[in-house]
Amino acid sequence: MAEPETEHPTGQASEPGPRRGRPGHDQETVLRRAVDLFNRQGYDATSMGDLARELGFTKSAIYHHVPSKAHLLAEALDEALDELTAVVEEAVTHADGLSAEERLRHTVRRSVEVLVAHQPAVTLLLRVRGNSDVELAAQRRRRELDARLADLVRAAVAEGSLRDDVDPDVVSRLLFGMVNSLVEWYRPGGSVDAAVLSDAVATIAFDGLTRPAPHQS
Amino acid sequence: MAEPETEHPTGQASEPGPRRGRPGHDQETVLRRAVDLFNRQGYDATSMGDLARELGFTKSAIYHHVPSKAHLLAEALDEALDELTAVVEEAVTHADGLSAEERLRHTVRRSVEVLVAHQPAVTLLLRVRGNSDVELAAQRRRRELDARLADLVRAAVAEGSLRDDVDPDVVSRLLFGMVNSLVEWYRPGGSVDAAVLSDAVATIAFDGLTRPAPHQS
DNA sequence: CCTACCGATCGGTAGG
DNA sequence: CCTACCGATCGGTAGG
Repeated sequence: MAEPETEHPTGQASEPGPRRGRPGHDQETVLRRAVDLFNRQGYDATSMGDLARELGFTKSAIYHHVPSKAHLLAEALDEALDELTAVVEEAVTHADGLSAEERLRHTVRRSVEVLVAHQPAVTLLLRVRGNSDVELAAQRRRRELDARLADLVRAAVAEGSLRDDVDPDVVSRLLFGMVNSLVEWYRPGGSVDAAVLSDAVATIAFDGLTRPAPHQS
Repeated sequence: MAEPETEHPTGQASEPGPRRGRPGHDQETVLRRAVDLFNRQGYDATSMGDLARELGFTKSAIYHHVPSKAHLLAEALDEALDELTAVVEEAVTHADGLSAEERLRHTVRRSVEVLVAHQPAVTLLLRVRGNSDVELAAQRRRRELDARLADLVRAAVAEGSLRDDVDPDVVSRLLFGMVNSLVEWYRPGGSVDAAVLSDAVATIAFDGLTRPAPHQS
């Protein structure tokens, strides 16, 4: 009664509110550390106690910053889904005079960029199992994205740019399976440059691993 | 002292023993159902109570068949690792007169076959987070396999079969990232035939998505 | 005396 | 931001 607590009915409480508490211990910090822990140990294997230890304060103190464990997960999944949705929207709205293949190539490159820039959030998204309402909602959004990516691939096959001897849906799954596998090993600031990686993925996906023949010769 | 109990210090107890109990309720059944549940919900999110409900008997009854939850995980991870190790061994021992590229192509095809034939076990392996001794041991074995696959790719690049304009380690990660992504969607008995899939993966990986030019014309 | 279980509960720890 | 707790459930085991 005495304390002006912000209400937090599990899943709501989206207003950031004014900065408060010690600097570096705000919602963003809690979220970032939480996502890192979720990725290292798995969401279910990570307790709020683990997160508290990581942050250097008590479990209860976390609930001053965030309403629930599920809220942290939801924020991260939304981040990843919003970014990936933007990529797909680009491919559709910036259609201009571009061929389907060009739009697909652009989508692959931009997807790699998003995976690199938002690696922790995207990693979490790709591991979601549907164990809660938050996870089920994220899975639905992700399936929608996958369907639109498959449409892009089908368009590129129909236009004659991509090989038609493999089922377009299989092509789509393998292509974005390769792209998504980046989250398993790519670490920002590592030995592989992001732009170089984006090139490598596009090259391998579209042109294959086999050494190109050196001008007939 | 009086009772001749089989010992099972968490992680051992590998002897199958003679068939006993009601048919369909043996160790193999428990393991299969457990792995399915682990994949659907995640290992940590699955309780032995969940597994008991799934099997139609009580939680305690499970411990008549298996020593621990961790043992079920270990059995499945060993299945996947043994199969994948055999694939890599083949590529090395059956070297004969084969080029590195031929050995790599064979490895990719055989890997797809193993992923298809042992999808549940391999899925579990690919999701291991290192949260226990069992998981850490599996991760070590997997890293060893990845290193040997990277050696194969490097050999194919060195021999001149594969493109050298992309870092071989990146090539290796992307190639097997694509292969491994199969576990996310492939289901035995579905619309995609296993042999067709094996061809599709090899074709896309080595020759790329781009439609092959129709004889210069 | 065996197997295949059961109802109940152990000591700890989860999210809140 | 803490101490002190809650209702529930965890993996595993007791006696019968």
